[in-house]
Amino acid sequence: MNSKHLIIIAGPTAVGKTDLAIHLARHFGTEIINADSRQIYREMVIGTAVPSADQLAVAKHHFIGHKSIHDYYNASFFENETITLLDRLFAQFDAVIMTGGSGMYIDAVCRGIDDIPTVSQQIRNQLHAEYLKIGLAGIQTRLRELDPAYFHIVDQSNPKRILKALEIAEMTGKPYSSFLSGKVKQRNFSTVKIGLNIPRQDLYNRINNRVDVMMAHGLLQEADGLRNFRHLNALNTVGYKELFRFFDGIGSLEEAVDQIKAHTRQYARRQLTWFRRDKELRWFQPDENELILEYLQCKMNA
RNA sequence: GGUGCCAUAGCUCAGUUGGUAGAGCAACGGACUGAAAAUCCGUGUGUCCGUGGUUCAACUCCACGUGGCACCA
Repeated sequence: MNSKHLIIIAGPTAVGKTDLAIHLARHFGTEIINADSRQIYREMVIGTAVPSADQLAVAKHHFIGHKSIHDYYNASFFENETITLLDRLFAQFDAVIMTGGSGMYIDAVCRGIDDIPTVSQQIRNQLHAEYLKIGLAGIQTRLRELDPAYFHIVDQSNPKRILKALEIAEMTGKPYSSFLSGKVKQRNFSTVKIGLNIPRQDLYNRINNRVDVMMAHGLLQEADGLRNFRHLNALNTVGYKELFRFFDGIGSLEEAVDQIKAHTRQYARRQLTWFRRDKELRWFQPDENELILEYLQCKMNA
């Protein structure tokens, strides 16, 4: 068994992951890696509920605000950056905490994803323009010709999945499916996964309240300052896109805020769907600190 | 007080020339190997305000009641 442990804290947004992560970081005298795909952008602070200055002072956090919304970023970049960082941290600590709500980012670190060349911005733009021109049926046809194997397993009504495969085929001249090994990468550390959840109604109350708090803290101003960049992927994000619509004159501010709450609830449900599938995850309530520590000790000494 | 209009899903509303009802949003379930807070798929959850009446049959027509809105006093 490995003596280095990555402790994962997963769960839906607003469930209380940050508080537990800080508690555990203090207990183990270690640091925290953020696995939230939006908190990495330094321009997005209020709307992504990054930990407060006080919280950040208690435990060192990595990958919060370390990128700009103008940077291209994805799960593979996150995997590579995190593995590099972990090499350094495990030289110093026996345990490291990773917390966040982006299931794909967490899996990229725990299991790895296949190495595929990064697609150039030019090809991405080109294929997107193509999609607008020939539509879903058009890109489906192209994928069936270029990569029949993937065409049969892909969600054919999801343009993003089809475009990704076409981008890779265009970029490399090889079918996307030829890069998919499905192999789990071996890591030089072990993982322990904690899932946090609370009754649905409590979660929704916390989400609704947190959106009100974000608005009180100036989310409207933050979004206003970013409206010129709304075309960037980073800003295709709950809490911002609804306010951009409001700036366009679509609906009232109250309606926009209600939409942010509803879309955040839906996001939380999608997170739960993702995490429920992971059988390595052990579920707790966020206030069960003692039980969680007991479980961690047990797993880490095994 | 009078007149008119309205009352259908959690919300906003459509609809049935009388045969127990549907759309958007919400809600719920699922997928997901480089945009993942993204993207995509599936599910209608209902005393059709109440009580009587007409009818083989009423959510639909009639009467009364209740609640809401508007206008007139």
